[in-house]
Amino acid sequence: MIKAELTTSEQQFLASLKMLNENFYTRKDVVKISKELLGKIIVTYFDNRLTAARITETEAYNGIVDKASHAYNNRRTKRTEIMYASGGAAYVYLCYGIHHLFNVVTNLKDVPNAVLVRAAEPLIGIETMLYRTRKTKPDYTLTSGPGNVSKALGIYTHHTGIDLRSNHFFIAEDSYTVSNKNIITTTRIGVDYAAEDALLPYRFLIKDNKYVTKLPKLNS
DNA sequence: CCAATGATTGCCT
DNA sequence: GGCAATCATTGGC
Repeated sequence: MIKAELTTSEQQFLASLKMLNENFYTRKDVVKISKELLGKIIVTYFDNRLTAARITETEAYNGIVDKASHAYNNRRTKRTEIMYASGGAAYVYLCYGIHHLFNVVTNLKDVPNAVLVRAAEPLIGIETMLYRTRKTKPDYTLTSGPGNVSKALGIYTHHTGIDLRSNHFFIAEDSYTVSNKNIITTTRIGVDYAAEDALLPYRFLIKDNKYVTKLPKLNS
């Protein structure tokens, strides 16, 4: 991105961030990374528009042993190939023919783990998010739900494979932290087909944050 | 080749 | 709570 095209407040915002490094993503515990991504900030600079949102809800997908994962049983197809990349790449796929779901690839090369970002809190570029989602009010639904997160931030399937340390698409941290006691853990959404793995406690939300999805399932 | 379907959303009653 | 929208991917033939 070109600094001169940004407003002063946007530049100040970016200056307060520290991009997550490769070591964050290549660690082996996808559940731990999934929790740690809560509170982190997704930044996109597409179409000369800066948007940023704080992650409030994630789900972990534990590779070849997880029946809910696209890479279960080492399934390796054109679509899932990016999951086998080294941690830190974007995996965006189309769901229900309509929704572009954004995932963060984690773990080492050839270990296909990923974290689905299910909700976020808008920070920067709310006007742009409203425009992209064709909404009129910035209520919690603007970036609540994985399809809405991508729509608001301008993320599409063609962004699959992008390194999340790119200057136009990255994840960063600021001074905000989430303590363990402020993390709600539940089962994952929409994975009933995964038999016993549907019961795994792999969904994480920031407690008391309104920018999360509804809880249609058993909460804890 | 082709039918089935999904890590969802929004609008309906 | 029910259900339609909508299509790339997947796997079976």
